[in-house]
Amino acid sequence: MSASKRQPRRRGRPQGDEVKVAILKAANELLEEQGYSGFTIEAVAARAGAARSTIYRWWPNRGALAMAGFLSETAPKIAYKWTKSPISDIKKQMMVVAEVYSGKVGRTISALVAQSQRDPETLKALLEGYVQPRREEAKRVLMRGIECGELRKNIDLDIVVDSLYGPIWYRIVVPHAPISARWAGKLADQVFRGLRPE
Amino acid sequence: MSASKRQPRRRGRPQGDEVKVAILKAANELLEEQGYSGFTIEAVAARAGAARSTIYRWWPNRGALAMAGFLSETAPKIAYKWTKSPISDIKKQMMVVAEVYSGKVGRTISALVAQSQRDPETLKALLEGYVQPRREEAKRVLMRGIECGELRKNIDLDIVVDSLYGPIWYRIVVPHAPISARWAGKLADQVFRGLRPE
Amino acid sequence: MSASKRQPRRRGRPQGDEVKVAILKAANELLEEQGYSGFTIEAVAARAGAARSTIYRWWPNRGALAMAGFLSETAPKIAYKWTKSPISDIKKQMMVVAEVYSGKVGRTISALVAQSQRDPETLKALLEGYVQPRREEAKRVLMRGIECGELRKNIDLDIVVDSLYGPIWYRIVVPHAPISARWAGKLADQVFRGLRPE
Amino acid sequence: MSASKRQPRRRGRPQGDEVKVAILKAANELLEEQGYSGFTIEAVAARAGAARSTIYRWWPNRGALAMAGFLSETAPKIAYKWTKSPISDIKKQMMVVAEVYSGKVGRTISALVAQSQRDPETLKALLEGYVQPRREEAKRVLMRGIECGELRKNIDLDIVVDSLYGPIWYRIVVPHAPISARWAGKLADQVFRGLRPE
DNA sequence: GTCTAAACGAGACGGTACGTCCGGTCTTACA
DNA sequence: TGTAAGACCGGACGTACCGTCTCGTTTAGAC
Repeated sequence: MSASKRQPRRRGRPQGDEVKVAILKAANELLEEQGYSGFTIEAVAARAGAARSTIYRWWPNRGALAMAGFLSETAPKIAYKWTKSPISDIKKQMMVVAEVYSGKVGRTISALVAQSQRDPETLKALLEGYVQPRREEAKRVLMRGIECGELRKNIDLDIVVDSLYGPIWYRIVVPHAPISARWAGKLADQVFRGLRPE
Repeated sequence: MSASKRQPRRRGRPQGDEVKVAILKAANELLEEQGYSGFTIEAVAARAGAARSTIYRWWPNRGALAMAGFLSETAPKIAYKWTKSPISDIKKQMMVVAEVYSGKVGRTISALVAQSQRDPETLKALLEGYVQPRREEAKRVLMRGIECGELRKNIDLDIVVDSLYGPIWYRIVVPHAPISARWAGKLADQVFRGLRPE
Repeated sequence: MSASKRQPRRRGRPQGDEVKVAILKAANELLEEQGYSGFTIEAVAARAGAARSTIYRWWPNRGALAMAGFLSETAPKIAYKWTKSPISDIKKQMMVVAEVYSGKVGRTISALVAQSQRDPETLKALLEGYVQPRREEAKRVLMRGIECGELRKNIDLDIVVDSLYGPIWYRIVVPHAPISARWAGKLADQVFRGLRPE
Repeated sequence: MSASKRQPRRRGRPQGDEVKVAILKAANELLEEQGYSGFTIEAVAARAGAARSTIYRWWPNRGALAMAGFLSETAPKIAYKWTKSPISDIKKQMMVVAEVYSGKVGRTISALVAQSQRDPETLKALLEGYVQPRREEAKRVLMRGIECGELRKNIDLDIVVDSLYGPIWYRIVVPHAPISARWAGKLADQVFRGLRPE
């Protein structure tokens, strides 16, 4: 029968997306507004109008919830859009990123980093769900830069990525000075100056 | 002249250095062993053989205690010793620092960073008590490098420091890959390549 | 008619009577055994096998818990049962009360009185929950005594009640001499001798 | 040496009564003003301008201090002065006592009673230092009353004293209604009515 | 249309750590 | 030696959340 191949479709009430969305939204807002303190399961539940138990049904602990909130709402906003010459692209993207990170998103990220220190699961999610994919993306662009001759051949891509993004994360979590697009641009210039073909 | 050194010596029972030292030592050990979770006032008190109230007499909250423990014990271990050519000095020091940070100290630092996200006082202490002084020190060495011609004149010292140490902090708090002296050396090489006089 | 008794049954998990009962029982035992010192929220929680937070969910502080324990367990044991001639009834009841108060219940009461000195809420609860109701009951019996001619008409009921029960409370909280049924009997005799119709 | 025959005159600084007096005064004021809560060793020390350790030198714990404060300052103020016919004397004295107890002294006494519940030493001091002497005094007056024919011969003095003073203490520690001289007078009248010779 | 199992809200519960308060002891400097 | 100052241990307080659990209610799909 043709219908036999349909997905089994379990019995009871289906999951009702609105609740989940409301929870993630609330989680995000709290992270943005108050950072990691204030990001309480109780506070999220209250703001979302959901029950604490519902949150625990879908996420194992508050680290996971924080990550999910970030990935679902914030991360998409800062997606890369690669277009022109690799070096110029990266520089422009870094300036955009710096701009975005200097605001609420920075608070969210530092909250996630903080939570990662105590919860290995959160760390894993942060690395695999956010950091690694973006590093890979950056490396691909850098390879294009090598191919088209903008960059030296014998560079260590990981170190370059560390050089480009490390300082940004550094200033997010150790805010000894504000982050600005201008600063990010000068940072990119300096890094790339050391990567020009001889 | 002899009377000039007379310290006033306050009235009551003097502070009994052993207790304070034991507390800081215990605080450090717990930070190193277990990171920020497990770093509990109660645990510190128990390990130090002190009363919780004694801890609260001297430090207002656990963030402050964590910072104090770090500054008193760990920080001295990774003091700089500048000697020879600035570039070479910095590279060698970065490799040492990377080595040290890759172990227990890294865990302590990431714990402090985490705590800084929720407690502004801890952040302030971290910046003023550790980050800023070390940045200043690094900048002084870089200036020596400019003076002796190893480095370009028109460099932004803050950005250079960010480039050198940002990636290290980044890898401490976002451990996507291990920290090693070799990695730090290559990082230094790459940064300095962009700073050579034309 | 049958639907009229429909209790609304609130939403969440119902209250689980066993816990509350266990807590009150433990509270009572501790009050009886050790008086007010030793009556610690922690001790009650430990003996009841409950969490401290559960106790605080239902009672705002330890005074309230002490009162609740007393009212739930001890108070019922010393309820009055009025039967025959009012004077004789009261005398017999006083002897019973003296007997009961001379034991563990006395310790509980003096503990409550002690707590009342520092916590106005406990005082309020003691007065409204125990003292006043029993005074009213006694006054009702005395009025019956007036009606049936056993007692003078022009007596001040409050003063009579003070005369009858005041000495008993006095000996509970200021134990200059033991309380006994015999003593209570003689006390009643003496008071009533002054209340006979001329 | 001729100086050897001088009075022994112990070595160091003599004891300086002022401190002790100031401490007792402060203790009393705190008891009167705030009852038993608020009566803190620290508070007493602060108000007296003395050191906590000085208090502990002279009194073993706060119960003892409270008792000492009461006995030294408050108790003398409410001493009896027997003059005329025993019955009339007692009635008048009860009215005075009621008047005094209804104010600050009442608060002090109930604080002492409260403390007696947890500290046997305080109880002992209260009984032996205040309650028993005054009971003995009252009994002596009552015996005079018997001798001069105002009172029956076959009365139990202890019960009479309980009847007279028990209600007053009762209303102090269980303030279900205010204490007044008028109330005390009526109370005395009623008790003595039952003690008239046949 | 009814049945039914999952989703969901509500909230009780055992725990753990917090930061505070205070008691009582002990150690020092000064008079 | 008495006193002031104050460090120290210890224990209970009441608070805030955590994560688990047990209910009653709702609801979309299966029958």
